[in-house]
Amino acid sequence: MIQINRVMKESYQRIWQTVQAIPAGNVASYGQIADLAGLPGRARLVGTALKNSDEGRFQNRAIPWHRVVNSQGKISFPRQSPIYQQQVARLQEEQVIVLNGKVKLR
DNA sequence: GCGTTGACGCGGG
DNA sequence: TCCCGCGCCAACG
Repeated sequence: MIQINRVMKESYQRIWQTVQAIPAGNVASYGQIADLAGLPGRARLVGTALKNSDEGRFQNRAIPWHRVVNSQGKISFPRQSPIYQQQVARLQEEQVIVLNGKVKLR
């Protein structure tokens, strides 16, 4: 984790909880998460919060970060990166179709 | 304190 | 579709 003030920690917690609420097999955009977390226009903060989550968990519960993509439905990681491959693999396990780094809508 | 980065989003060209 | 620029703003050096 990192050093952050109380206000920021609360924002992070709301973001983590919101992400945890995304059902398996579904995806949401950073902007949507920000809105739902009561932080409109703060999409970047969602990415920061996920990056700074404690080992991908919050309150001893896993945060399904792989279900978060950008507003274009695309994965926000370089194609070659291991993390990118990880996200695609996890999504496919949930029957989510990913083509050329982009999630297929149903 | 200050400049740079970045798991973003949106409008333009 | 790709590439910019701009707004946004916490984290980091």
